[in-house]
Amino acid sequence: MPQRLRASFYQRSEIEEIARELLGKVLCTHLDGVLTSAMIIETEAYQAPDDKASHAYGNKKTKRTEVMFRSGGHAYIYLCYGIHHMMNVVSGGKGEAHAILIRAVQPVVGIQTMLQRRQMTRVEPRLTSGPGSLCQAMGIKTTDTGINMLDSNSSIWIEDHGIEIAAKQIIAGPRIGIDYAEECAAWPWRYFVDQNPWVSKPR
DNA sequence: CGAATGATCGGCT
DNA sequence: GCCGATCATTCGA
Repeated sequence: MPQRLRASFYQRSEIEEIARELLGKVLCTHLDGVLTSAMIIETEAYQAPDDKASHAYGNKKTKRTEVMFRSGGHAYIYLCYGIHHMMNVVSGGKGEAHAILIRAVQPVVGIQTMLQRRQMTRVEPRLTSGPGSLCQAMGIKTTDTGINMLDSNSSIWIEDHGIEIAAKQIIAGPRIGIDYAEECAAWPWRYFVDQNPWVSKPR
């Protein structure tokens, strides 16, 4: 039976473990009255305060990043390039501004709804491959930021379907689109499932 | 108050 | 494979 991830999963300090273990878990949304779910295939860890790529670098707290300082299990969603929504899983304890970006998922439930939201007619990898795309497919908006996924009646949550991704199938590499972060850009905090067609493009 | 800047995507060449 | 869209947020004046 699918089971929602509990506080003990999110509220650890080892963010790289959480990012790795999120692979194979199932992200679910119940928005606009429609249920959709998809298996997580690709993640990236952002670990403040030392990570220059994180919005909370140096523990810089603003109105936007405030959500990241909450306890693990909240959803941090923001707009990038004026168009794209990004879904992050807040982790660690309260005051630790750690977050994990979900970069790609594999559709499970509500594929027709995803196609409509993306204005597509055929199922192809770009339906949910890439952080902006998967948010659009699952109906996630910036106004959903701050949702507590630990609430049993929240509209966004993550389930464990008992799917294990073998360690040898998990590839770690540098994160995408953060060249400005200098030495942090090389840190191998991107995790994805080897050979999976839903992994987002660059590599 | 104005300007610069992205954790990107998709259409066009 | 490259280029332009597009806007919330942040920072400097």
